[in-house]
Amino acid sequence: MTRPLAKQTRRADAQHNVEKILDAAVNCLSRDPDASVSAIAQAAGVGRVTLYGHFPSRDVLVEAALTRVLTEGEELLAGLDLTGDPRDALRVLIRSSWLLIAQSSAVLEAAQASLPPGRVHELHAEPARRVDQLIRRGQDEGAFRADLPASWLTSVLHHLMKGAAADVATGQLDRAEAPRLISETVLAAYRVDG
Amino acid sequence: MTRPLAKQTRRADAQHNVEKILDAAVNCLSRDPDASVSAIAQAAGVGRVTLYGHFPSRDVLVEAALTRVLTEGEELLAGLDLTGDPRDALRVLIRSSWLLIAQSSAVLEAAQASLPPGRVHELHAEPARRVDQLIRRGQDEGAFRADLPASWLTSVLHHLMKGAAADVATGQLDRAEAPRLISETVLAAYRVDG
DNA sequence: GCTAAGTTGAACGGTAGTGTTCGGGTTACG
DNA sequence: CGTAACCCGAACACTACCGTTCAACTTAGC
Repeated sequence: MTRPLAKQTRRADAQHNVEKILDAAVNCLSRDPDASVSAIAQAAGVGRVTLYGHFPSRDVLVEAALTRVLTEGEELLAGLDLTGDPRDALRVLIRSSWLLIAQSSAVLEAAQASLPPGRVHELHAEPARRVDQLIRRGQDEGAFRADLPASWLTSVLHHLMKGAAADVATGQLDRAEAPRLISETVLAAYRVDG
Repeated sequence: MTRPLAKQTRRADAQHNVEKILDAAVNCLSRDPDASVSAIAQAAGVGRVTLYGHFPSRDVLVEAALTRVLTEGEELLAGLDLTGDPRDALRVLIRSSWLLIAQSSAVLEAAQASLPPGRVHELHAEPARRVDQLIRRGQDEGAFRADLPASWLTSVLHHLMKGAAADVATGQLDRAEAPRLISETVLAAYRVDG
């Protein structure tokens, strides 16, 4: 630790730099989970030493970036109405969250690599519960199949969104079409009756 | 390049060491795509210098490991009868290939990180075509839905297998149950009629 | 406008990986 | 059995990253 960092009131420009650094960290880690501190600092338009003045280590920075992207997602998803037909709710959830999930999953991967095991799952627990509850409700109401465990259905949704994001990144898939394909596929996979 | 390496006839023990190194490379890279040359050499029970005697660089070694795992898979999958009902064929294909895919996908990721872009896709083209052809045949025969592009359906299968493997690795999913869950899910997702 | 808070580049030490060289030791194979 | 092929540990140079220190500079905020 090079600087105090424990002060309650910080100068305005310092606070602003912290924001710039976090933005840059999310951007860089989304593209490359192994992005170096130098690269992040440069992307933030800030010296490397300045960065270390605000974040004592790379691990702390990565965790901060992860919590930021998670809280951002939480804010965006908190306003959604998921109380109607589970199928419609799932469509809504996918349409307005798939890109977010895709982006955060890259940061999540970065965190997975450098944070103590379990820490990531701990931070990620609450956002994951929203999806899980929707799926369980759908199963209870007979809208989704119940012959497969809910945890698996959750996992399916997660992996399909990540996969679609990867396909978009490699140019195999058109970004605009992704939400429709994901919804169509997931809803078909969740449908009752074999 | 430290040694000739261009000789047609190699001593038996040298050839044997190459095999040991490739085995170790596949094992190590499956667990950690960033596995170091030292770790691979140690796992192979061989000196690091010996390894460099057979593979001039890490990249070459990774590519060799990838082609090995791909040809192994090719041998295993070549004997399968995929001519019947596309649904049954898909079940057979999943059951006997998902673990293989899961393992090779980690090596593939390692290759993706250190080989020139496009090279991986080039090597991976032939195995991917088998799946793609089965899916297209299923669409033509009306067994699989045709309202989504075949490339996407292929991608879905791929990502679900990778995801299931990841879940098994993290302990969220029982290895024995994976093939059934994948088959049930994919077949439901591929089913005709909305 | 003064001052403390903040920023900055240069530089250092430490770690880890890659690829290479060297010298001496083994061993396959004719 | 002899020799060439091969193996090996130690050590080297090189690169990249992390985290830190320092001394000088800029600037926010009273």
